[in-house]
Amino acid sequence: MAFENYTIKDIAKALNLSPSTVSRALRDSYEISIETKKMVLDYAEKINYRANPIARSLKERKSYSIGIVVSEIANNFFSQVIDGIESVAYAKNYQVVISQTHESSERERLNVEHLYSRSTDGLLMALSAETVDTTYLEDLMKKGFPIVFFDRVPAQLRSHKVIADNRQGGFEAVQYLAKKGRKKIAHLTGAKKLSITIERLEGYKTALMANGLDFSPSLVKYCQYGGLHQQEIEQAVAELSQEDYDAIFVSGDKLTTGYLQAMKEREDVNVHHVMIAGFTNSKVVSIFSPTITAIRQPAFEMGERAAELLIQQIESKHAVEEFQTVVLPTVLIEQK
Amino acid sequence: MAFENYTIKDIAKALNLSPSTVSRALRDSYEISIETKKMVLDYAEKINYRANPIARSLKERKSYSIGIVVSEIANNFFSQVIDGIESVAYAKNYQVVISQTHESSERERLNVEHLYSRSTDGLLMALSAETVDTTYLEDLMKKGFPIVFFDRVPAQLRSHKVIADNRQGGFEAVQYLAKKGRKKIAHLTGAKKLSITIERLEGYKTALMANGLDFSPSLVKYCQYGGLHQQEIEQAVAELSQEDYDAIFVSGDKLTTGYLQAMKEREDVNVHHVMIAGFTNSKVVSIFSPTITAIRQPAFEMGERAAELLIQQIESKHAVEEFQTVVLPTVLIEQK
DNA sequence: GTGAAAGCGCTAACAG
DNA sequence: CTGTTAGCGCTTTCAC
Repeated sequence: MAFENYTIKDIAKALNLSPSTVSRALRDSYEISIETKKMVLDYAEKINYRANPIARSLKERKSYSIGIVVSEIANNFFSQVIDGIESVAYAKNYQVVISQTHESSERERLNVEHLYSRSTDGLLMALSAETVDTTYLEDLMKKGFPIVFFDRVPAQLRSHKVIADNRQGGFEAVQYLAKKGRKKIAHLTGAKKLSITIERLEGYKTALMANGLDFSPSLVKYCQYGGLHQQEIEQAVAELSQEDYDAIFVSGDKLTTGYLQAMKEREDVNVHHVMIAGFTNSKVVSIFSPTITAIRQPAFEMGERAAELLIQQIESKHAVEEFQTVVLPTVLIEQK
Repeated sequence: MAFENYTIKDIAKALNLSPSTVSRALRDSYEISIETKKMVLDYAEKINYRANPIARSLKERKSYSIGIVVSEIANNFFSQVIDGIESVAYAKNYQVVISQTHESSERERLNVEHLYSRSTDGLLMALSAETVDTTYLEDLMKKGFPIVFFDRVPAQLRSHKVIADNRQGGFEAVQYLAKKGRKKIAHLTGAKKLSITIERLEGYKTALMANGLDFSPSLVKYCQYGGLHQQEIEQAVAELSQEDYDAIFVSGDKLTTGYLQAMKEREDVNVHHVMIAGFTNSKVVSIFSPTITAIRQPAFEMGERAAELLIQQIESKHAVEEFQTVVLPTVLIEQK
């Protein structure tokens, strides 16, 4: 079941050259004469020669591929980030390898190690909801393996980071609800320790205060897996139904749709009584019922920026010492 | 920027063994004594040795990874298929590499060639909407490179295939609408030449006939990119608005949500006048408005089956000559 | 301007 | 049971 492909040796033999000359010609080295180059290139073209990237990787310790680690591709936000990453990567001749953690820190570690040992040249990642220990990432980074984080970033690690302005997003969402006259605004959010959870909660609190509303811990519900399991949302909704709230700010893509679903399934609550604002990058918010106000993250751009930073770091001659944190604004979209 | 990792040689040196002995011990070869194995394994564990899969791939012409080629991961159906593939692949110790074509046949070709040359051991793919020429795939398959198709499969190629029962799905959808008393049932569908388009159209026609309804070509609208561009859907909806239809059968995930959006944006039509049934694997159909009846494909299972067939083919000693086409039933889900 | 030779890390005859 | 050797396809000194 072997499929014979042409190698540099084959070309060398056919053209009565040495493999090294062919290699150099193919890479357009200055040492090789124009005629030889043309001859080699023409022949390579003719036989449809494809260099073996595996061999090249082994030799060069570089693969021109970058890894992506996200929790779920079935998440509007992440799939849009990936599109942004791809657009930059392809333009710079890097391949992209995508992997999912499904919010499991074990799976995350396996994926990272695999991508690392497969000689991806660097990683773009958003931490899983479960992840607390990031020392293995730190170890890799110390070895010189470039990792750029986006969305869910580790506070304790020094690296490039690209995030949305989550405080602003949270603030604007809650501000919006408050201006509509809502007095008891609940908050449904993800894993407690994630950066995005913390920042959005801050925005929520600031907006409450700015509008003279009290903060009530019982109105804040956490979902450890960020809504990956519908059951955790239902639980939160059940708990919230004990409270007399008139609006809610939801802090994530899956949580937002999951909340709508959970509400629809409950007979005891009036779905349209609660005003909803939530983080979501769904492209079909307009067909959701009940109507919601969406906080949208610049996902595509986030992917682009993160990929640019990563490739820059990969290609830099010296170890990068100055790390950037790029913060992108969120957008609030009201439904008619 | 090189990161030193331990190699087999390092272990050999430290333990006063030859590299081959170490290699064999690591691979649990029967030739090696228990004591040596233990010694090697312990030491490897201690220094946290990781085999270099690149070197192994180069040597073995096998990478224990399989490639996936789909049009969009931001598609409920495809992301669920991918989850199914992953579940099987991981269980059998294969890694998975995902790539997107965005319905471009050029991108598809680039992705396939990349995955092939990167020594993925085989491919799981659903054709892009644009693809007509599949000869390059045939060439690869002739060389012995295993490809299993799912969902959008090429009629002319001999290979394993896993598809949903698209005729049945189409039939049931239209049957449902007819039983509800609808008389003029339109059909919104994808690229004309795709297998899924053809089969679902057949189901549509059969159901019309079975219910004594006439087939009218002007009620069938094709979207060349399967709804990837909202504009093509809007165009179709605009055309359909000239027709006096009371129900519609939509033939794809993006098309279904896209149709709902397009209807919502048009002021001239009464959204709730048209009864809708459509293929979609969205997990949030229940929060769509207007309400639709969903035809769901067993996406996860499709991924599982396809992955099983592929791995089986990869690991088979002889060239596979007998190809299967697995057909999985669709499920109709009515909303309350 | 071109070739010979070594080596990336691993595996697998072949010898002993 | 273990070691020696060659080689996967490519790049890259170092010669000439």
